[in-house]
Amino acid sequence: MFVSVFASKRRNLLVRGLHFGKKFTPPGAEDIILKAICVNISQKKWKFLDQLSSSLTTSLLPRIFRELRTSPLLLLEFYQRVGGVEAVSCSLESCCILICIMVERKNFDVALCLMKELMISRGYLPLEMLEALISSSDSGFPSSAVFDALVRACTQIGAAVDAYEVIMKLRMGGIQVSIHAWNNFLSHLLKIGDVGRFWAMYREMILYGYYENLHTFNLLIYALCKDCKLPEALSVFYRMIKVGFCPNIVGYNMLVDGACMADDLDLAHKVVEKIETMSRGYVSANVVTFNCLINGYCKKGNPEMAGDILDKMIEMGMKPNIRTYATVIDGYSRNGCLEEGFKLCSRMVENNIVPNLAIYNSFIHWLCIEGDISGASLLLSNMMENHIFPDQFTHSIIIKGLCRNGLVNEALKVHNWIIDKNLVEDAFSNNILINYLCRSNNVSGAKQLLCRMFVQGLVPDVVTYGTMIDGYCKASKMESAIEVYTDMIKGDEPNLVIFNSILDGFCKEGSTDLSSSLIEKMKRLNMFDTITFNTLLSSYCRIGRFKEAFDLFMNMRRAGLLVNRVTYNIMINFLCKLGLFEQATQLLSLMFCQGLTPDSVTYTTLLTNLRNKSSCEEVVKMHDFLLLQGVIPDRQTYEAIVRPVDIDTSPEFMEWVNDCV
DNA sequence: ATAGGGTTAG
Repeated sequence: MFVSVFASKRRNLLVRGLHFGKKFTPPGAEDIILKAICVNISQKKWKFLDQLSSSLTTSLLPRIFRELRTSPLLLLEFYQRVGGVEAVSCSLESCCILICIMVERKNFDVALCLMKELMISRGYLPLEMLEALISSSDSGFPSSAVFDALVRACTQIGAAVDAYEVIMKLRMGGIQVSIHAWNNFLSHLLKIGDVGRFWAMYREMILYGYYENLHTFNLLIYALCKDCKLPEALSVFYRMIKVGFCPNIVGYNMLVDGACMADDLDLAHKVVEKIETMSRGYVSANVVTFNCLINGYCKKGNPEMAGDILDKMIEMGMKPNIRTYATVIDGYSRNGCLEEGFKLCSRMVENNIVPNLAIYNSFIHWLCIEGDISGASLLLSNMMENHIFPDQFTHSIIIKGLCRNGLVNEALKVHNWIIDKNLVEDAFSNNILINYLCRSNNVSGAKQLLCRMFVQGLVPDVVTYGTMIDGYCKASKMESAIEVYTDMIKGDEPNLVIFNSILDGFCKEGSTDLSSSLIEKMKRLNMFDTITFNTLLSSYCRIGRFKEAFDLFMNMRRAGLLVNRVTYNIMINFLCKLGLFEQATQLLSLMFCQGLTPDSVTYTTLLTNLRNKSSCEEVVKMHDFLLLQGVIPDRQTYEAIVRPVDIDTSPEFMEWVNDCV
């Protein structure tokens, strides 16, 4: 009793002193206050501190932080308690001192959180942060790890450009960030799919005199795999061994994944089998290795094999994780075996693994694809009952599901609801809606969505712009398309898809000069593909420029990789329109020689044209032939040729007719 | 650090 009275008296005295000190601090007084505060913090007397929070001045705070640098956890608790105080939130300097201490004490996660908070919630620019960190470093906390952490914080909030600026600014000041920071930056570029910039930055890094470490090599392999450059990836793999690195499981896994992405499952298998021997027993396959392989088989349309690998894993005593199950489940569902997917999911639940958002999203997606909207919404409510809440993926899946089933208005309603709830984070849902609105000839509706994105502060991405541009091009509103394009290039680089859309627009409106100069520009930028030339080819065919069409076709064939099935479809259609059926059929054989197979468009083209000119017998012969080649006729095919019903009434034929309708 | 689910071109 006596003690507590005494203590409270002392406390009052001190509080009064602090309030006084705020207005008029005699020399040395701040030192006394500092000591007093620090003692109270060390004893975790938080209530006391709450009372004098208004006395925490901007000059006092850094001193408190430095005083307590040996007890980072205590310091952090103090910061969290006074974080809302104006003097704290307004003083970037004190926060930076705290960050430096956290890095020094190897509390990297805390330092990262603090940095991200300052940049996101309080709006500090990365370069401002850098300045503040440097000036707080002057007073005794210099550490390059702080700068590494800043680069990492930038990449984690998606500010790749800022990360680079930080690295460059430091370079100008004679400070080299570590190879780890570069690796982090490079890895982020790959994650956001900017392989081009990845290589440019890698070259720059080497130019500055850095040497690759194990992680850098892994990233190089990954980048090459992403570009389906498997032989090059393998050669980097050998190069890293040659310079003395022992590849770890991550490197092997990237090769396995890369081989799968390049559709070379045999190689993927071989790598998995050889990990042990290649590493002389130091490295063995892990769950990720098998997950990559399983994913490869699922994407190749062989979920049964994926299921077998899953069983084999269990046999080997390796525990499949939720990603293993999620991948196989999605594999079954995407290959038309939703039931198998559900079965496997219950098996997973029996093994005490609870379905997560990715699994729900996958099921909802494939149910939507099957047209089972009510099944999808049932699953969605089941998911939410289980306290798993929709994310951006779910939103996109549902909105696209509704659109593709003809319920664009429903999709718009859902989208508005999501906006009302403030749940929109990325451009995906908008992109889907814009695309569907454009497709249903409602470009003005699409434009409204784009404008609303700006109002909401949601940044449209290249796909948003690309979709909008394509919409305008298809609606023959080239001026609007160019307007959007001009807006876009203020922030984003145009990509090949966008150039192709614009080219198609120019071709369709007959602007020969504009399309030629665009083609020249695309060639200069080395940005063109089969679609580019198919667009041009079909335009030549449409306006009857025979010579140009044939020349282009010949040149494309000479270039080898530049022809595909669509190229042949365009040419076959062209020849048919000219009445040259003989040649059209020859082109069909040529198509086979190139390993290309006809599709329903080839079918429709040939049969509708043949029907008018040739005998019934010939038409039926062509029909049988194309079906034997594996062509699956679609509704359009059926509608195009069903009128002369007499072409075939065999049971098989009627069966597919019925299947189509 | 590597593995699963959503957007764009003819």
